[in-house]
Amino acid sequence: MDDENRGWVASEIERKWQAYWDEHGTNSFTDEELRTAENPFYNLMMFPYPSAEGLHVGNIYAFTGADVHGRYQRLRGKDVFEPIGFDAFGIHSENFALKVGRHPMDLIPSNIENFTRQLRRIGGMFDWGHVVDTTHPSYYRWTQWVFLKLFDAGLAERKEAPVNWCPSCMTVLANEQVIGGACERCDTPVEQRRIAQWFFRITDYAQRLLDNLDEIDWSETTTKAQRNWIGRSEGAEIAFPVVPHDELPGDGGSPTSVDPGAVRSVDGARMIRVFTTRPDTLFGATFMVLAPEHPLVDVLTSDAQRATVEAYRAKAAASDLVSRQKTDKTKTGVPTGGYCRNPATGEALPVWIADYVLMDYGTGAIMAVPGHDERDFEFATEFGLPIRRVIADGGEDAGTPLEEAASGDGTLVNSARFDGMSKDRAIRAITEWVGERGLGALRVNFRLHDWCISRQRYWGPPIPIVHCDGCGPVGVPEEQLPVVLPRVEDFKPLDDGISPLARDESWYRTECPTCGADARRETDVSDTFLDSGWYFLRYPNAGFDDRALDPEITGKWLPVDAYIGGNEHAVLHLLYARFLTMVLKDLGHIDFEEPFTQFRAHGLIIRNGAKMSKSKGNVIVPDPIIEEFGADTFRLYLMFLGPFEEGGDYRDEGIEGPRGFLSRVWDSVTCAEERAPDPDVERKLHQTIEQVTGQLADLQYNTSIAAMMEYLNVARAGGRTAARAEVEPLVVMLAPFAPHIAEELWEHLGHAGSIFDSAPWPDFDPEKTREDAVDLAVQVNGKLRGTVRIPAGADQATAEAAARAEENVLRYLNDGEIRRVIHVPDRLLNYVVT
RNA sequence: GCCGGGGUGGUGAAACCGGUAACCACAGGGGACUUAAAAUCCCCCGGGAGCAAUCCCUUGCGGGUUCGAAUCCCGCCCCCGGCACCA
Repeated sequence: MDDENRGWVASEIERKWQAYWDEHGTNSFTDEELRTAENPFYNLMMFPYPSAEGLHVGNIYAFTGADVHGRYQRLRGKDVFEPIGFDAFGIHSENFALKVGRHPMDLIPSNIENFTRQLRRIGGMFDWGHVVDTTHPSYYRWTQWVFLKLFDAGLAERKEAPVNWCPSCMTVLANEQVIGGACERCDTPVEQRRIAQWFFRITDYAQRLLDNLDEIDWSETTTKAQRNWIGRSEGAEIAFPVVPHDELPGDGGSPTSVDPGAVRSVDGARMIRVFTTRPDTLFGATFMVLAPEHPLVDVLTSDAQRATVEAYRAKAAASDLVSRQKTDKTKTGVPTGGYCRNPATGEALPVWIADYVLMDYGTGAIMAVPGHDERDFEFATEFGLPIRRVIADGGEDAGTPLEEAASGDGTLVNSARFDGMSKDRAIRAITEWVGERGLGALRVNFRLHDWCISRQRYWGPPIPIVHCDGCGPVGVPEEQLPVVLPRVEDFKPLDDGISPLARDESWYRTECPTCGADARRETDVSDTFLDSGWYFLRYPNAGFDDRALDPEITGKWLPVDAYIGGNEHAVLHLLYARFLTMVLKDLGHIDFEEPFTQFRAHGLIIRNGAKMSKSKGNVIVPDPIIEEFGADTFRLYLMFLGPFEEGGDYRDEGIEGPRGFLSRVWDSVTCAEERAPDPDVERKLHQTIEQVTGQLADLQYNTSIAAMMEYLNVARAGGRTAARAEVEPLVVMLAPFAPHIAEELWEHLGHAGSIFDSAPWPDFDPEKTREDAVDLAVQVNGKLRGTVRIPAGADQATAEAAARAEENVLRYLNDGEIRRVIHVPDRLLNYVVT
């Protein structure tokens, strides 16, 4: 708006330089250039989902922060490859298409077009020649290729798994779509179903995924989240022999104890296997609990209990996976009527089923030690089961009853010959002791589950498998890729959990690639996380139609040097990407196993102290802001809001600061005089270069900008006109944040070509950063009593002489006797007086 | 409950390795220019007392270590994010 008042017209400059970059290929590489680059630097940001609403300010914040880093590296002499793409498959797009009643194949291209327009407008250094669109057959052809590589290596397998099922919508729901046990759309209570799905065996890589975290330079918060998710725990697997029904007393009572030595592994005998982190408490196990779905439930259940057990199992199956795992509900469960033997005591323990034991963690069965586990304690209290102390922690002895579960450290009691042993020693000793009888071994367990990649949905890449009655599941031969997603007009997920693709008979009917018999295509599509799990590998190879990865180019550019993105992807996306990279390395397609050398999570932008949301109507719409202030000002303001890795609070008025700053830079540069720099200004300049150079490398953008503002205030102090040599380096330092105005000023200063090609990053001379006088704080008993200006590097005698010349200091010194003097050169002098 | 990250002026935030708390901005107040407004420029701006010099208080709360603590230690409170019946 007030362009005529600020000497520069943002929209004109921005249009001019964006056109220049396109014409001159400033930001893009040819495939030949990718091959020959000397200082490759792969600068990556998380590609967006191209929503109909357009770029969100959170996207712009992330991209700008990443772009500043890329431009900085470029000015430091790196050949920076900074690609962008679109993560356009997935439920998000599909649900939106359903909502507006249009087809995603029609919506996505226009969304991408709009995103492209906006991305160009914010002035990112994107390589528009290497764009990736996950929904384009030229991309998902290779996504399917990745699937086949895992399939061929035995890392993709089909197995049954429980899913959330809405009986009203007749569809599978993701956990996030279940609100309080009900479908988020129709409020119908959700139930569990078991259906056959494709899984990637990521658990095979659990230990490696964990170990490598020590080697990579990632935000601490992100690696912590991954460690937590992988969830390694050390413990033991212990087997409890099932007491056969014919050994049970006829009166329905419990069988008697036997000598522990007689409890041993016998071929063919059924065992209940449990995982426990506390094998030291084995003597305290007083009952067993199996998950309702546990396969041994059938054989354990007595005739008398069968009806009760079946009813409980049915109820458990009818509840959804989310509310099943709520911790705050009262424990429920029923006895099966079956028993097994505790290998430590020889006692017969009743076996219960309860939904607090989960089939998909450990072995789906636990030994219940109510004395030393909170959940087991609660369960035992609820059902009147025995609670036995086997750990004492000093104050108590073996006989002290337990008021609550004591899960801490201590010494063993009531544990026969292990009494008196410490918890940690007993873990090993007891496991070895039962191990001698074939009933136990130390074991590591992970919380991580295999990655289910099947989606009974439409908007994704078809899984490249053909089901043949004779040959089973067969991979589609590579030369037949891509398996093109057909245009299905009725893609609403209905029917009975079967993918919409199953409605297109002409598509799914095919012949078996192996035997030629009539066969049927897999009708599920794959998870969006598979698309995003390898896109960074594809960017530099986007120009090749005949191969997924060119070895030479991939070897040169990967792994990614710097990856910036949101921490909402700390676990799934970043873990899957690491897993796929490891697999592709093991299969010989690439020669590195960690995809991102450095990862930094950016913070979130809030507005006026509140989260932005559509319902609150406080969402920042970027286009009008860019319209009014220009991309440079907007970028600069976003980066000035707060520490990049923490985010910031966007306040509309705040943009005035960076706007005024850019105007003053413009004035100072366009009016600069050809003369020698002032020594004081030059000193400040060198200090500023030192600070900005160091801080930009660490993504400390807000303080870098503050330093540049401070410098300009010095260079313009008292209304003085700056010398050219005083402001030219400032233009270069500003270029990563405000690339368009920097280009224009660089040209104004008489340079040819883009500043990013021709400008050297300014050097600072440590000699010239040195102050010759400093303000020394003078304290008496730690309280500031004066400040004296003395030569830099002055010794204590000089400092004291100056300090004692201060009237106010003397006042306090005269009060008592000086006990001690602390002198920190160039900083302070502290008199300790009594 | 567990794991992260935080808590500093009216606001967003600075502060090297423990060394002058509040850089840089926003908002606010005052002034210059202007017929007027906008824009621009200059000055003030944590709280309290005082004409002033200057003094006292102040980094969520309570203790501690230290000549000296926003920073280190112990014990709490609160906010944000993630995980959560994980055996």
